[in-house]
Amino acid sequence: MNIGEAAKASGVSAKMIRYYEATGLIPAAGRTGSGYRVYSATEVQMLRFIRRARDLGFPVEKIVALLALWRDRSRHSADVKRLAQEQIDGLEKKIKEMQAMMDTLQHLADACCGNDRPECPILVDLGGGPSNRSHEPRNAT
Amino acid sequence: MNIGEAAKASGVSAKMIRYYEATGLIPAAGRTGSGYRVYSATEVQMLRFIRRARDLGFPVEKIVALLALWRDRSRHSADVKRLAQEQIDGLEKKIKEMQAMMDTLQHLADACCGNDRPECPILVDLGGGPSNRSHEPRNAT
DNA sequence: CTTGACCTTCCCATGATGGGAACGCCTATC
DNA sequence: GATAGGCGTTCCCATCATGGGAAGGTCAAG
Repeated sequence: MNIGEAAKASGVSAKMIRYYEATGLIPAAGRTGSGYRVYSATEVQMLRFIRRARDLGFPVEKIVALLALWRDRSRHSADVKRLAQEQIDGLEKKIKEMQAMMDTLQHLADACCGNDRPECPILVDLGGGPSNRSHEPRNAT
Repeated sequence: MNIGEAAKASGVSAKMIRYYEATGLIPAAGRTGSGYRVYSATEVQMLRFIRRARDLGFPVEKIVALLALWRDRSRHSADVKRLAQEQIDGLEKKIKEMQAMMDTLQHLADACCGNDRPECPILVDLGGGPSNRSHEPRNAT
């Protein structure tokens, strides 16, 4: 199977397959006499594994560990679960950060008339005072 | 004011201040005879504006527009609000994506014993079939 | 044999940020 | 005035995963 076919079959672009090989995430594929990479069903399955893990937000670095566990028949599922939990925790943290941004922005946008007048609480906040963003009570000086 | 002082006063690192200047986000700062950049309170305020906008997740590209509106006394607040709303929408989209990832992962992690046995539904899912991830009902074959 | 689709490698760009090297400047202390 | 160390300057490199594109080789169908 050529790299293009492997790409279609796995959902990983040919470009990325080469990249994964170059960075050592996957072993170097076999080659035909003329230098074309050749892929077996096993390798396509590995690529699909990677694809799915990426879709769940795992960074490539973590996928190294996941692949190792995948191949290890004497793995402990606890190790897999731990990796998953770390990923969950990371996602949760980022979600919370973005949610906080969104809440602040929504708050500001709600206060903005959004008409043809220049007054705008959004800009006032951005350009404004020390750091008294949003709703937090600040100690009077 | 030196770049270091401006950095402290604005919350933007000296490195980033130079970067913003190089990319044209901010105008080139004045220089002393010996080549040191010099910053006024106005410029520090602009840096703080940028800092805050970044904290709300605005990409630098959007901040260009925000700064332009900030400076434009005949702006329409509707334009500002629109930018904010776009940012809100973008954040919401990313949050939803990450939430979906997290839900899937949580679902899988919940199904994983997390002990010293190798069986692991997380790995089964990643390595598994066509694409029957998560809870969706799939048509029996 | 030609053509077009595919493969190869290599370089560049993204976006925002940090690290570090090599070198110049400024100020306080002796 | 000399010196130290704390700043400043520029330039290059790295991140992280991905895509774009160029230049050139290969393969299969007509």
